[in-house]
Amino acid sequence: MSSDSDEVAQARDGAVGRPDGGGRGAVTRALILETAMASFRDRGYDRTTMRDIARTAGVSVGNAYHYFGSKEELVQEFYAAIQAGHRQRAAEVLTSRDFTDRFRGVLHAGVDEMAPYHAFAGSFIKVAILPSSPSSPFSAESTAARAAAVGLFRDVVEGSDKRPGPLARNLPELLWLAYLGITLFWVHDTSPNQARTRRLIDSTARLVSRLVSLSRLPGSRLVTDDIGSLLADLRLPEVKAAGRIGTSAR
Amino acid sequence: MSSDSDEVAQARDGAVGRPDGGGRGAVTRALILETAMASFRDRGYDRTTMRDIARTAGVSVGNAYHYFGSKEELVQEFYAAIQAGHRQRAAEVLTSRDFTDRFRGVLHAGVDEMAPYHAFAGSFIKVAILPSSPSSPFSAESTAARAAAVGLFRDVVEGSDKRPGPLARNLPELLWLAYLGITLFWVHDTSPNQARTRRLIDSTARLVSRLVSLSRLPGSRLVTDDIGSLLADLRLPEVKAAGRIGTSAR
DNA sequence: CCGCAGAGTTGAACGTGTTCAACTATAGGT
DNA sequence: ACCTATAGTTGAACACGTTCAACTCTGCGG
Repeated sequence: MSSDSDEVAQARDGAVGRPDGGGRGAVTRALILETAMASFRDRGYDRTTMRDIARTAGVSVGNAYHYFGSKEELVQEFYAAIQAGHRQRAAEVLTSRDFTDRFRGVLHAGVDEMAPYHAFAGSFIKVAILPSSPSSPFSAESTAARAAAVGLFRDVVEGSDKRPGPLARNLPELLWLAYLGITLFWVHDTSPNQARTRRLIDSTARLVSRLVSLSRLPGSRLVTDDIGSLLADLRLPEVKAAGRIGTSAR
Repeated sequence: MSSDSDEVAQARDGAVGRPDGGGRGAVTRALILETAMASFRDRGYDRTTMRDIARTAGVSVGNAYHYFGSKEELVQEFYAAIQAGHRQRAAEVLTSRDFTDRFRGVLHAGVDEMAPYHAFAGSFIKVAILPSSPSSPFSAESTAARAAAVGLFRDVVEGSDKRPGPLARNLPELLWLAYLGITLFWVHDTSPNQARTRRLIDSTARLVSRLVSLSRLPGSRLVTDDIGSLLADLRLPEVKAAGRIGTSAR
């Protein structure tokens, strides 16, 4: 219950240079987006064609491309909507002060939010996993969205009664990584109602809680230090000044 | 240095029902495959079109589709080749008996094997991440390949001098999961020569080694039990008899 | 030598995501 | 009222992955 809300504002508007206009264009844009969302929801990603969207929305294909650079860009709006929904649900669920409950609750809230789209998650995720895609959780474009997500887990930690000890600085990021892993599992989970993901969430929350407690014991110094440097490696390099060296590529 | 080699044999031949023939067809198939591999390597996935492959190989497009059901199927062969290469490199590297060295070595060997294709890994991975894809590490079709990969890490554990304690049963699978994570990171790693992935590997090996040692301490019982049940949730459900209940879906 | 079954092979055709030069509508200045 | 710059819009056209009915080739029994 703190920290963010401007991070979120920045998280919108990932696609630069594309028109949105305040006038007539905005309504067309919204119309196309809603049509696409609806079609994604009840026909799936692959079976929704750009021509379908355009025809249903009563515009031309070219017009859709005027507002959205690609079909994938339509999916990105989807992600943004889901993340916003997750934040909202999480806020409703973060009542207890027990760490396990809080973490568990936020994880379940995320899965709850995504549930309606599980059948098509498989098509969506390939958009998110592509390093070149702006909606990749690791891309530079989604820095703001990532910060918002990590902030969500910072709330989990800070609002709890658990003393995170030496992990304090890194814990929110670790929890976020766990959430990503669970999401990945959820996508592949074909069990009825994704029941296995629910079980996995419970196991994960229990385990993580215990590990955090253990990490405060004196013997854990070396391990927590290792985790710190591992996360340092993992963390996206802050955008340095200029002058990169090496073959770097692309 | 044990365990497998028949698992591997089964790992081939993922696509069922497709011709391979012993005679004329086999050479055409090989020709198409080699052409595709070469083109993937030096033009990338997206910029390699099926028409290109066919023209360069001197066959028709339809013919290529006679041997490979899709462009993605061509990529799957790629994965198989890389995994085989990984196993070979790993065998050369598994000389020490020190656990950290062994684990570290196998991880580096994997990245070494993939290195030439890093520029196009981004295009490839979307094929692997798709749950519907047979080359997904979690798919039923790749059970054999998965078993072989986990077997590789079983060799890491069993050939080492580390006593894995209560984690023994689960450790190989955990190491494999770590390897998957590192691969995912590698795909997104834009640092020169993927240096950051190399650092991450070293950090990971050190941390995992320490955690395994810690897990043998008496106070870790609860944690290792949790890990066991978490992995039980994680593990793909063995194909049960019949009669599934529920809305199941797809 | 013929016939023929099956493997091997062809290329036109389909539906897709995407592009773009051209068109129309709108608003603000004169 | 006219002009004009800009926003909004169009649909034909392109390159791609994929399909398929039709074709050719090969080996073999009669």
